[in-house]
Amino acid sequence: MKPIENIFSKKGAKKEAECPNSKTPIIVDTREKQSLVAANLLHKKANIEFEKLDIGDYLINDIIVERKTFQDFLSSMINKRLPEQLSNMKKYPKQFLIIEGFYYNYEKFNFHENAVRGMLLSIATDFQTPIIFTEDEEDTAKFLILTAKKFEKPKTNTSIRPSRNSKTLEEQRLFILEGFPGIGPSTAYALLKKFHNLKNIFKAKKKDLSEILDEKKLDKFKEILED
Amino acid sequence: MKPIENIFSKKGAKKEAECPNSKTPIIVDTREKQSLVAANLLHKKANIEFEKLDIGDYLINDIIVERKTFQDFLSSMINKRLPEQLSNMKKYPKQFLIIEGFYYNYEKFNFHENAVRGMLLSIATDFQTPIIFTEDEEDTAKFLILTAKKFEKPKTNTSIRPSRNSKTLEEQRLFILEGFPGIGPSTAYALLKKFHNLKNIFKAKKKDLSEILDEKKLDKFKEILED
DNA sequence: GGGCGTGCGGCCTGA
DNA sequence: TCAGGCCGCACGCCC
Ligand SMILES: [Mg+2]
Ligand SMILES: [Mg+2]
Repeated sequence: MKPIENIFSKKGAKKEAECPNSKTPIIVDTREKQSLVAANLLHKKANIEFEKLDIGDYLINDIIVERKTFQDFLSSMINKRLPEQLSNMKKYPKQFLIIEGFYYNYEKFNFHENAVRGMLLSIATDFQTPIIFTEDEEDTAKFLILTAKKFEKPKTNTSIRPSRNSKTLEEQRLFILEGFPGIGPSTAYALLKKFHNLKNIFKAKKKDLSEILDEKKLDKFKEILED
Repeated sequence: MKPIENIFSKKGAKKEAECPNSKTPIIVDTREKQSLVAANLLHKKANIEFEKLDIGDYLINDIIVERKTFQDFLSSMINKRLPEQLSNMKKYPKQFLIIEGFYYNYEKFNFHENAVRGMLLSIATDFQTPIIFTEDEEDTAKFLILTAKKFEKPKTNTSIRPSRNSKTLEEQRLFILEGFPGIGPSTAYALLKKFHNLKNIFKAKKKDLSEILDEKKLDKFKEILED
């Protein structure tokens, strides 16, 4: 007789949150250790490492992230530390700034609305540093985890943008093909590679098509094409 | 006797908004003519010009701006047009994206929260394109005017801009490495992290380099370096 | 853009 | 050795 735990083993394994970023750790600056963001990361079973970072608060692969609460952000406008920090972050190939808990009504904080807008614009245009606005520490943690997660699947082997008014002939052909059920970017591309143009595909014999389309897709394809 | 209107001239002149950007016009794409943003710009006496823009919605000096309502933003996630637009915007030296009326509760729109987060992160990290979040059309207009305004006073408070010759050694090294075909910011960074300086990289053996460069890049690298 | 369902093929098993 | 089932993965679809 199987032990009880085995009965639930599958479901259990499913339910238990897996580490979402086992290969790409989130390196957390030791000074952020106390923060609720770190607690959230741990709670979500994220793979994290603490390290003293001279620049930024989080390092994910080659992306450096500076996190600021909205209050921090406002005070760094006054003491002018932010430009230096942003400048330093440029030492990493990629970087972004997180502003946590943004309020639209700046004036509640006795800041002129245009002062805040000007700062945001300066970050955008002078430094070309992207800003991610998050609701709270949990939201911040989710963003960080997702950032790491994107490195887990190295091949986002994905699609050419399908659009009716795409420019090139090939894109337009791909767009047409992707209209058929079961045919996505990969299959469309494979079809075009083999048959070179749409006419050849549409007049092709089942046998030839079957090298690319499985039976189910093939039947549907022919049904739409011919019936 | 002075005409009546002159009685209010002073107060009138004060109230009457001066053109905030007389020297730097905001060039508005003709397709945005109908939008409430354009109306707001006119109402605020902004110096604007209508022109057909192939890329983006607003052009201020050398900064191209794409404006999307939150709804637009979501639909451009579906039809995958945004990545193309963003890479087109890179033809201008500076660019940013405006997202108008952002809602934190993505799921109200039946979008998975992580899909929206992923998109924002992709804009930030893959394209390094800053995003400005605005409340509504009026807020958008204020941001645009402020952007133009910064060009009116060329050398004042914008002096924090990081200048080319203030680049750190590391930045200069990265710049050199990125000159090689197939080597971008990430690879350059990885090389420097491993070898610490350029000389070490240039005299390194293929075997050691191959940890970072794949064969093709490595051959090209060595070809440029040695042949 | 991410999540999720689905079908395909590779693989492990057992007789 | 091969049939059958199981699992992982690639792909397409949805929002
Ligand atoms: Mg910080
Ligand atoms: Mg637009």
